[in-house]
Amino acid sequence: MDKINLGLGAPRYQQLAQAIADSIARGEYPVGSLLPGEEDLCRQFNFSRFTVREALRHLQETGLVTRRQGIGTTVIASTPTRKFGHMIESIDQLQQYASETRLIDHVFEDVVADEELAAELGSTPGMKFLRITALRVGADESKPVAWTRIHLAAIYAGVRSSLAEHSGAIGSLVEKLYDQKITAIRQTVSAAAIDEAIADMLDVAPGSPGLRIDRTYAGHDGIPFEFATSIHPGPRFSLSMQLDWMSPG
Amino acid sequence: MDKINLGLGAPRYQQLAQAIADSIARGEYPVGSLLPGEEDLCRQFNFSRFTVREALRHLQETGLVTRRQGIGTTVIASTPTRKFGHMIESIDQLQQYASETRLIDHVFEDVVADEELAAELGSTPGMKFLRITALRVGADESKPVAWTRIHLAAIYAGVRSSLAEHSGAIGSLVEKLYDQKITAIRQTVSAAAIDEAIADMLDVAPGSPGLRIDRTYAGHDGIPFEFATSIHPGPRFSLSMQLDWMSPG
DNA sequence: AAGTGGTCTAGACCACTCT
DNA sequence: GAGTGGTCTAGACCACTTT
Repeated sequence: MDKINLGLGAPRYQQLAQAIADSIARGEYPVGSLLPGEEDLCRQFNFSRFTVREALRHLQETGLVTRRQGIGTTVIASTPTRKFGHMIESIDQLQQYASETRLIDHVFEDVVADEELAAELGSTPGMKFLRITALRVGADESKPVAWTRIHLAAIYAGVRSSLAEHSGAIGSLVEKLYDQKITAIRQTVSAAAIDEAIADMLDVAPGSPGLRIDRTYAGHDGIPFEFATSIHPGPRFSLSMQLDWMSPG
Repeated sequence: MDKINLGLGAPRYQQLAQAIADSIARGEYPVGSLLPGEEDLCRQFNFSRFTVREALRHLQETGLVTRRQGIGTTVIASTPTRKFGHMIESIDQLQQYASETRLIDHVFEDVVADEELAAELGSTPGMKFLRITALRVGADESKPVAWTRIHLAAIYAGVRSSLAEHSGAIGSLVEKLYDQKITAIRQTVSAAAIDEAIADMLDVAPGSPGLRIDRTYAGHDGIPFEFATSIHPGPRFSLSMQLDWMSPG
C-alpha cells in the first residue's frame, strides 16, 4: 500500500480510500487487523489529517472497517458487501392488509406458558400472557381473511379495551399505548392444511391449504413480547415483498 | 431556529443538527425549502464551517435533507423515518436452502410467451424464454424439497450446460456466467393445493397443501429476466426472515 | 459574477483505551 | 502516559449552478 494511481481527477480522499480498499482486498490488512493510525497515514501519503479521515469515513460507510476511539481502525470485511434489502416503514405495512382490516369475535384468555406452550412459541415457561384469538375481516365484513392467535406479554394486557376500535396490527397498538418500541420482528411462513375448527370459522373446507405466518415482535431489550400466528385461506391471501439492491454506502 | 439548549455535553455539531431538525419538525423550513447557506449558519451560531458541515452531514444521513453543490441544502422530510429492514447478502441466501441443494431431472423447452403466459408471468407477449422444469433435492437426494419452473430470458440460455454442476440459485449462475447484476427481486408467497402431476413428483398426496413462491429477478435496466416459481410440500419447507429496526442514519 | 456546497491544509485540544 | 480516534478552528481554493 504505497502507490496511488487511480482516478487522477478524483478527490484525494477517494483515491486514498480506493488504495486502502485495494490493500485490504489483496490481503495486506486481513480481516481483524488494525490499519495504521491516522497520523501514520498522513505521513505515508503526505495528506492532511482531514483527507485521511475523509477516506477512512468512506471505508467505514462501505462496511470495510470500524473505528473506535482509543483502539484504532479495524478491518471487518475484505470486500464491500452486496446487500439486498427489504424495507418497510411501519408495522402495519408488514401485515400488508392490516390497515384495512379489523379483528372481530375476540376471545381473551389469561394463560401461563407451560413447557409445551413455551416451546411452541420460543418463549420461556412461566411467562404470563394474554391470549387473543380472533378473526380478521375486511371492511365489508365478508369472508374472513385470517384466523389469528396472539400471545401478548401480560404487562400489555391493557390493549384489551382498545382492541375493538383499533384497525391494524396489534403490535402497533402496543407501541401507541405503552410507548414500547418494536425493534425486531421475526417472521416464518409455511403452508399447512387447515384443521376443522379453524376451517369452520374461515368458511373453507377442512384440510384445504392455508398459509401460516408466525411472527414474533421484540422490543428494545431484544426479548419477544408478542407472538402472533395467522392462518390465511390459501386463495384469499398472498405475501409479497420487493428486495432491492442496496449500494454499499 | 436560534437557541440551542439541548445536550450540553454533546458535541456542537450534534446540538446544531438537533436544533435544525427541530426547526424542520416545527415547520420553520417546510419540505422543499432551502436551509440557509453554510456561511449563514456559521455566522448565526458562531460555529466554524467544519462544525456546521458536520451537522448538515448528520441531517443528510438521517434523510432530512439533500445537499447539492451550487444549489444548497434542501429539506426533503420533516421527520426521520423509521424503517424496518430485511437484508440478505446473496441470492442464495434468499433461497435459504439453495446452497445445499441441487436441481435434478431438468426438462428444457424453448418457449415464446403468448398472451396467457405473458400475463401469468407479468412479462410481455413475444418474449423468448428457456423454460426449465426441475426438482430440487437435498444433498442426500431423498424426497425433493421443491418442484420448480423457471422462465429465463433466452439470451441467457447458455446456463443450460452448466446447470447440472451448479448448486444454488439459477439467478446467481446467470450473474456469474453473464456478468449480469441482479438489482431487484420481487417475491410473492402463497398457499395452494398441489395438483396431481406435481404431487407425484414431490411424493405427496394430490391436493395436499403447498407453499408457492413466485420470484422475479430484474437486472440493471429494471426489466425482469427470470421468472421462477417454486412449489414446496407444506411440511418440508418454511420461509423465515428477520426484520430489524434500522436507525435513521 | 455571485453564491452554493466540495475539498483541503495546519494546527489544536479532548475523550477514550490500553499498559 | 502514550497512542488512538473525535471534535473544532481559521482560512483557502475549487467546481458547480443560477443570474
